[in-house]
Amino acid sequence: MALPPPLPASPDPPRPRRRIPEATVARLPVYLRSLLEVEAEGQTTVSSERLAEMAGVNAAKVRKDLSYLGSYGTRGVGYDVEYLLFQMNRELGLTHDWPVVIVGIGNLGQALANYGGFGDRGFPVAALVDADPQRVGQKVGDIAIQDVDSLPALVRDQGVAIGVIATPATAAQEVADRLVSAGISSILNFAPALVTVPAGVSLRKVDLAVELQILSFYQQRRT
Amino acid sequence: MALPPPLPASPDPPRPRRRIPEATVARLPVYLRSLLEVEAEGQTTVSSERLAEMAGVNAAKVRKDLSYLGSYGTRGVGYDVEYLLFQMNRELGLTHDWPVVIVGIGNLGQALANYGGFGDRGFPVAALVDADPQRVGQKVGDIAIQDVDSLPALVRDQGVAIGVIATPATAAQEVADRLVSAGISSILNFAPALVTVPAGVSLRKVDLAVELQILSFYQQRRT
DNA sequence: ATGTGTGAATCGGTTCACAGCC
DNA sequence: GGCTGTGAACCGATTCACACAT
Repeated sequence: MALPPPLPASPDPPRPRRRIPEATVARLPVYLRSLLEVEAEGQTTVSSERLAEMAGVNAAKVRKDLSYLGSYGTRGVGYDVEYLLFQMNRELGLTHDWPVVIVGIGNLGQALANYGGFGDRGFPVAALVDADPQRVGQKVGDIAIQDVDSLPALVRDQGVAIGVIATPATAAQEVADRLVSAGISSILNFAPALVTVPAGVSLRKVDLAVELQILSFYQQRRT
Repeated sequence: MALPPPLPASPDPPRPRRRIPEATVARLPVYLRSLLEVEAEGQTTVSSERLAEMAGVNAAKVRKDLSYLGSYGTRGVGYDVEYLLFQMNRELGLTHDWPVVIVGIGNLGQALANYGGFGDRGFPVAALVDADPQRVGQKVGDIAIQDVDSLPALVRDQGVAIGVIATPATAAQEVADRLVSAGISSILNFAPALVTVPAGVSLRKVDLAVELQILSFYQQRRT
């Protein structure tokens, strides 16, 4: 399976569009990071063994995961670093930036706004939004805080595609609803609350208290 | 199975110590949060159906999960809120505080230090640590930043049990090693890097870039 | 009648092991 | 000989469905 068999008269490159397991999707960014390291080392090729070691998984899993993207490896050799990087970036949709809006500019929201880690990696913080009229107009870094009502305009005019919820728990669902109705279909929720979204909208959550409580459970058990 | 059969002459209350699946452990904090809400509403009893709705899972899962803690429900009635809260807190090790040390007081570290969400929920930020001599001695809120070398003393004298890594990726493994050798066996890693720890040490990771990239994948696919 | 507790069926994901290709 | 790609076996977790307790 060296080259994909040329489909009969297909006008533009048909994307594979295989169904990729959720667990695999969650690991792709980790492989991407590993590949970038390998690239930085100047290696032109890399084995599943090596990638596995760098990503903290086993080699069989790497091979199976990568096989969902297509047959991009060479038997007896390994994976071409550049080529795999290209495919991975394409698959993850990282060929262009995804502007982000942060909603709720309290302690955590400000921190996320200042945190460089977003912009670096293709997720520039395009806007900050808060429901508190007192905060609207204030600046964090060089971005002014806007009213919640400006969400639809942000989506329309700035192409904001991802919403980050950093409000108190009580406001989270309301904010999510407004994000969705403004046309945002990817949400990252930091509020310690259950948020539900319609089908077709992606939702990920990060709950620091939950993480600490999980650690507490195992710590407790050890002693 | 109303009462656990009395074991022959066991001197002190034998904890159940059943093996609890990892996936279940990760949901216990969510049930806890839901229970606290139910308690606040003044309900004295709650069904698996209701808890499921609040936690965003289905009722069968709630029942199975709770059954790992013991048979704390009453058929035809539901779960006693207070009693279940007590058991849950005990199981999660939340009957006392777990002091936390944050390592790496850059943007993210400072944010986490200021973020109230930790202390409120039984995880007081007991200390801040940074490798940069320039930062040592400075204060964030009312906590002074200490040198990395003070980690063993923090564990010994202040009972710090959980380490939070908020350093750049390059320092993460080194910091983890120092936390472990200082006697810390629960680590929450925010650095975008693979960190490995010896058996017997718990490690959870939160990688914001990874979360965004996962969202990007699905966003990409939709369009 | 109601709602838990739990075996049994099912499902998604991981690991094994080897055929296939370089 | 070396390393990928992938069916098959396996494993943990989820869901089903119902016996059982109140």
